[in-house]
Parts: sequence; C-alpha cells; structure tokens
Amino acid sequence: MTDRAGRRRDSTRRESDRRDLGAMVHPVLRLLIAVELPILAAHEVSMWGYSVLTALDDGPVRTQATLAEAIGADKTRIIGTLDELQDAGLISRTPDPNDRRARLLEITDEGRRLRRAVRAEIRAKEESLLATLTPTERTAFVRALEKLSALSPEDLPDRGLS
Amino acid sequence: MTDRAGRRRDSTRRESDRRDLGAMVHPVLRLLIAVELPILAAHEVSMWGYSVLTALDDGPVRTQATLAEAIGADKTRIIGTLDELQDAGLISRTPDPNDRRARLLEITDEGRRLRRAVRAEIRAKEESLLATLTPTERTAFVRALEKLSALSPEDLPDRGLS
DNA sequence: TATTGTTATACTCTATAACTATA
DNA sequence: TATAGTTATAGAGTATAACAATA
Repeated sequence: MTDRAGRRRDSTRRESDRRDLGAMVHPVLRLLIAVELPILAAHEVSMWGYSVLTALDDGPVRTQATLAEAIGADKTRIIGTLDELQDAGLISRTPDPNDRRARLLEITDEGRRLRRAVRAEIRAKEESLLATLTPTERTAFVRALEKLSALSPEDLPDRGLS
Repeated sequence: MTDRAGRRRDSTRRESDRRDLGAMVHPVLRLLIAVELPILAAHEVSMWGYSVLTALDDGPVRTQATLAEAIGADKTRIIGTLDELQDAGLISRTPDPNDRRARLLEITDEGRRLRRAVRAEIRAKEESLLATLTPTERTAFVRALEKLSALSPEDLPDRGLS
C-alpha cells in the first residue's frame, strides 16, 4: 500500500499525507513577496514602509514603539523606515505636546493615496492567486488565515508529545 | 457606513475587508517557526537540516544542486547543512562512480528515524493550531496551501493593473 | 569548455546594548 | 530613576563571484 518512502501507492489520499504546514506556508509567503516587491518598487516604498502606512491608515498612533509592535517589528528597526516616509511626505511625525519624548504618528493624505493605490494593485495580483481555488476553498482559506494569524505561541496547549 | 479609515461601522463584513494575504501569511509562518524551533533544537537539527532529511526521505538525490533546488535553497547554502548531517550520520554523501563530480545523497536509517520522530512532534503541535478551525475550514485550508505552494510567479497572468 | 561542488566576500537583516532627551 | 527615541555594533542569513576537480 505504501512504498519505502511512506508514500501511498494506491489512489487513496489522507490528510496526513500532506507536507508540514511550514513547508507549504513558506513557499506561499515567498510567492506573495515576489508578487508584491515589483509593485512596491514601482511606488518607491519598502515592504516595511507599506506596512507602516497600512497600520497608520487605520488611525494615528502615539508612540513609535506602539507602532513597531503593531506591525510585528522592533522599535529600532522602523526608524529608518519612518525617516524615509517622513522625507517623502507620506507620514507626519510630531512630538506629543503633552510628553515631548513621544512622537505622534499620522498618515498624510498623500500617504493614504499611495497606500490605497498599492493595495489595489496587490489585491489584483492576489486575485489571480485566489482564482486557482474553488469558492469554498477561497472563503475557508481566508477565514483560516485570519484565525491563525491572530494566534500567538502561548495560545497553544501542550498535547503530550514534545 | 464606513469610517474615515475605511472600516465598516455596521455589522456587515466583506471579504475585501480582509488584510493583505502577506500580512496574514507572515505571522502564520512566524508562529509555525516558533512552534518548530524548540522541537528541532531538542533533536539538535537545524531547520534546513530537517528540510534536507524530509526531501531525502522521499528518495535519494544525485546532485547537491538538485537537492538545493527541491527545497528552495541555493547550492552554496546547503553545504554546511550537509556537512553537519553527514557528521551526525544522518545522511550519506558519496561521489557518483559514473561522474565523480556529483555527490549521491541518501538518508541513513538513523536519519529516517530522526526525521520521522521530529515530524510526529511537529504534527502534534500543528494539530493544536488546526484545532482552532472548523473541519470545513481545515480541509479547505490545507488543500488551498497545497495548491498555492505549487505556484510560481510565472504562473500568474497579468490582470490589468500594475 | 562546461559542470559540480566548494570557498571567499560582501551585503542585507536583525538583535542587543549604549546613548540623548525628556519626564 | 524611568521612558521614548536614536545610534552603534555585532551577528546571522543570504547572494555573488571566484576557484578546484572532473568531465
């Protein structure tokens, strides 16, 4: 029924025959990045830059550290990105009058325009990816991603092994 | 109906309200890595090492470059990994008698044991992730990953924009 | 001359800690 | 003394090109 490598020789198929999730998610992410990079480059914005604009399009943020955590980055890592975005007039970064240590971060109208233009192009590309799925698969896939991306390692119970 | 940031204020929900796929897939991959790393460390094998063992458990490979491409790596990048695996007795690496430039790569019995033990632990952890999904979502999610991970950028047609 | 594997180099990303300015 | 932001440094990961052995 199965050969030496453990693959099934008959036509049956079990979910446990699948590859590890990581072995499938990794190439998918690479594919998404390959699709997005040319679009971002055409608009002269980096991946982190787009990520910052996306976060700020949901509303202003009071400190850089808060913003960094929201996009899964480090506070030291986004400084260069914020410099670029500010120089390009895509965000404003002003000291909070009530606490001059903090920087009030806000997207500008032009930043919003840029972010939404980029998103529209990315969505168009994503459409051609999702078009390879059936409607059922597509809906469930997106829903599953929303659920799983909200989990953190601490949410996982131990289940015997490991 | 929607506020300034474009979010819907009523209870309706559209798929287009979702985040970009990359913004969801990235944290999922990070979660999977966070789950796998402790398991791999306990067995003293690296991520690339496990990836190599997994590929070779499907059958031997005649050249290192072929193996590298199969796991989405560079031929120069896996050399250190192959050295470690060989030193640990997990793979064999012998010059092909017919073409002594090539190295015949094969997993050893111990390598196979290790790989399958690691996989079992990873699968157990993945179970607790997938348990957050409904059965329908789970099946479709895995099927969608299988489809999407098989795509390459060239498979994508241009669709107007970008 | 072409191919396989290896080594060397530089470049990017990231993590850590030290520093400043404000509180 | 503690916090927000910045800078500096070192480390890991990766990409590129040059090299040795074999064909």
